[in-house]
Amino acid sequence: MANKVTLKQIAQEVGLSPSSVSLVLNNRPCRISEENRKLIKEVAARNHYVPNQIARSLVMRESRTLGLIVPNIESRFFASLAGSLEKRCREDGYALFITSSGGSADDDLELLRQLVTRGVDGVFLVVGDEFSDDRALREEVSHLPIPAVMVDRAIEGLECDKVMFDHEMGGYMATRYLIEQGHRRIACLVNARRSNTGRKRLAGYERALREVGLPIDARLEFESEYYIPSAYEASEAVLATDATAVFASSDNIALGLLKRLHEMGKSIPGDISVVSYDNSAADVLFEPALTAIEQDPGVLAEHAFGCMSKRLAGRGGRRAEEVVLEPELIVKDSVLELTKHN
Amino acid sequence: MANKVTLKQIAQEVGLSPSSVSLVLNNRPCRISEENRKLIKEVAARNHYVPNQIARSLVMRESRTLGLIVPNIESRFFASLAGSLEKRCREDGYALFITSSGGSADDDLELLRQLVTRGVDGVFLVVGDEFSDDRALREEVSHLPIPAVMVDRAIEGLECDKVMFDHEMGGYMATRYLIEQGHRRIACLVNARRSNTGRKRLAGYERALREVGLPIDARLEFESEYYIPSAYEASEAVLATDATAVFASSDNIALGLLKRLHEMGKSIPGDISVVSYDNSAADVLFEPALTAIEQDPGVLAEHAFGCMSKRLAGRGGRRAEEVVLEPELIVKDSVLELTKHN
DNA sequence: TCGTTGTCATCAATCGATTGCAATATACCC
DNA sequence: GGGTATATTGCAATCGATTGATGACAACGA
Repeated sequence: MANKVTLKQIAQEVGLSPSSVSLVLNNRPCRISEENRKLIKEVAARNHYVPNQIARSLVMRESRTLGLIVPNIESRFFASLAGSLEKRCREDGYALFITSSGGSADDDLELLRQLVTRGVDGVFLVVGDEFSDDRALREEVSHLPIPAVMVDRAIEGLECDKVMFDHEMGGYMATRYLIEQGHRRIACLVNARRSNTGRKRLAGYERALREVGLPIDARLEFESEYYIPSAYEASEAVLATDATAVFASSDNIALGLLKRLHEMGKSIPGDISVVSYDNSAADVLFEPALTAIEQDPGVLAEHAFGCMSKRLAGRGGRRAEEVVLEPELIVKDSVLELTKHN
Repeated sequence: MANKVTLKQIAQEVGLSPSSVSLVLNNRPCRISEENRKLIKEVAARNHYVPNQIARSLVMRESRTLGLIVPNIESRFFASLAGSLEKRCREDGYALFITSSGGSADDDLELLRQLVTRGVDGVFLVVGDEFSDDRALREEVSHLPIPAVMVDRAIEGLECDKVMFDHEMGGYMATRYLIEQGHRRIACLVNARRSNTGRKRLAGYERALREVGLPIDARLEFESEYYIPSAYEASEAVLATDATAVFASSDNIALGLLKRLHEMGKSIPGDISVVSYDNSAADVLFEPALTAIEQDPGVLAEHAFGCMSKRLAGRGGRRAEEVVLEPELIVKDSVLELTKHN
């Protein structure tokens, strides 16, 4: 292993002071003779000199590094968000410190502290969806010495920049579409118990029904965690109803549902119609392709970085900024159009 | 935004010197009265004091942070690897700085430099598979001032710790299994042009054929990138052959192939048998479930961390360590057993 | 009274950079 | 030769921690 080369060593070799070397290498306006400038640059290059960012950020009080906390990097959506965000950060010369928490508020808190003490200039937080005890986390976020942007979800009632898709609207759009296609008995499969986003999607579903005067039937609302097996379990009951369509409120939920449908020999959309959510993965795999509500992680990343960028430049307002994005309905082949009078 | 609290401030408030505070908070053996110890701890807690890791690692010459570079965090396999590795690192008190390069050697180099100058204590590299010009990267890696462990793939001919699955063996096992099931005309779909791992899997495929005296028929070897559309394109030609089975050398390649099969109304394994690779994603989705060569990212992570850990403790040998792991054949339902005499 | 021992706490250097201010050297002018 | 301007460069403090070397003070023994 090679040794780390320091400013001082370069200075020594050139025969000038560290200050001069620093000045030249950072292209600061200063009066160092052209001759020495060249010499310094040459020696620095020859020795593969790379400034120690640790030392540098100590005095500069900025690291040009940002942090991201996601609940689970193995989820497609978060991975994609992380990827987009990292690219965006790099474009502006920021490195992104990606961390994955496991979803509990305690882990989130621990990671947040780690990031802060490691000197990131700001953090993106994808936290606060699960209903765990988040008092400590909330406390920490509100006392943060650096800007924070909450992405995709939020800790309720916390004054902080937020960027997210409108989950209520997504639920509404999905259901509304099914209604327009002539469906009247529409089931839904949501994670309302443990997820804020799930609750919102459910609210959207109900709004769409109410809007056209359809009854809200508790027997058509089913609960599922955001995992395939959980949805698979729940799906049997869904299929025992007289629903002609199902709103599956996440990609994994749709996958669990579909697996069960396959097994029961049901066909889509012949036997039952399905609108999925956010199914980046399933896309290619299914016959027929799934009609779904889509949220582009790239868009989320772009806006999140925008907020952060403003704060970092000190251009953020005193009040928190809230960006709400509209998801999109992508129509494919998993919904059957029913004849009007049924 | 709250202010950062420093050691000095705590010291001031307590009325003792910064040294004393540091000593106490780090539980160093030292002679500070029990009374003052308590006082210090209390004041530190009340002020939410968290030591500045930046300053700390400057003097300690270690940051307890590790870095990871993957080609693409949006890929299931790498995301899973990153997730496992992060958990493992955290268990030992290390934070993991995950970065995603896009796959070019230039990006890899850039990220590597970033990580090093930000003071990570070691790096995990998932680089060097694509055939891009990697001279600069190779140079950098060999002069690194910190330990590096290459994971899942390697820059050829570089003296460096390596942990990876045996890709040749994987290709061999898949093909061998097909042969055992009575298949004689076995096609393969591999990324041999742009990937070292792909080449190895192809070599394994050929070895299995040779071993039982089957001809190696270039007309049965098809090329595909590691992307679904690419495999989808290539699949038509595969299906035009008289092959009774296909070895699809990556998850995405299998997905592209399956999509085309679906479209052509072919059934698995009735019309054609398939062995896939590493298909964590497809798992749940398909009827029938895919027989595949599996490599557990968690195992990779565990061994990679093991190597790193040794180096960090100075217990690594002078020579590089190479860990080669055996993948596993998971038999499911996508391969048809042919009658013996055909 | 002086020396010794023990207890409790602080000093000051250090890590590797950045930067305002001071210092030196050379040139130029009268 | 003395004085001023200008071109170059270096000093030393600073960021926030860590740590080996020291200091201050009280109690005790001879």
